[in-house]
Amino acid sequence: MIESPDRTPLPRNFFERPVLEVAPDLLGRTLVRLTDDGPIELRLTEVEAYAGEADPGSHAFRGRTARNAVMFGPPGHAYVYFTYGMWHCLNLVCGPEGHASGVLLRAGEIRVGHELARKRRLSARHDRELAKGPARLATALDVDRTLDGTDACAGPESPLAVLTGTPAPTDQVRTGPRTGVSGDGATHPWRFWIDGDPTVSPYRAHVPRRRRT
DNA sequence: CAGTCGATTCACT
DNA sequence: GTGAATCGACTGA
Repeated sequence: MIESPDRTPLPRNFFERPVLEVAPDLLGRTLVRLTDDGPIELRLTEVEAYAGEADPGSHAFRGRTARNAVMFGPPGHAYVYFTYGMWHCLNLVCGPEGHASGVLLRAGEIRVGHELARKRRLSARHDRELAKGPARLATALDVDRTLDGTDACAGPESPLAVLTGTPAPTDQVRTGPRTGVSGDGATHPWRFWIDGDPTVSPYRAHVPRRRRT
């Protein structure tokens, strides 16, 4: 069986470019997640760029740790982190090895595997909410820390891949400040989304948590 | 080694 | 619009 060129996973050199180039170029492309129960496919509609150790908003800002080690490795691998005690978020490592850049996959439109996604997203009242937000996206796609370090350029059999497909036209891509990022990292317009798409998550500024009593 | 808080989501008012 | 949930990574002493 021969895969069409559009179904070919993006090669490593796609991700090896500067993260600000890669991030908008991912919009409109298809993320394929092969779960134990079957495939789920999602059209990417919203992403955020995190630009290495110099970026105050990035997990890599304070250098390499056990958690973020994958970000310092070769591009095209998945960086999955656990946050707020209950959620996971999925990134793809970008730039030359060692630069610790990555793209946070924030939202998308489920195209294949609605049943599988819905099973994991029981609170979703509409299809467009299945992957509307980074933790929702990871939940819908059954992504957790066991996928941290997965090579998304390993081929069609990889549990995770982004297909070549066709990116969203640049005139439909919008940019703005990153969501929920605090401090100096909040100012850069490094969030990218497809204009008017109903699966894009709402923007929220960072709010410092109040102290527990 | 205790304290703080997060690249968020959900229920509820 | 507001606050709770929930836990592990990171910080600074």
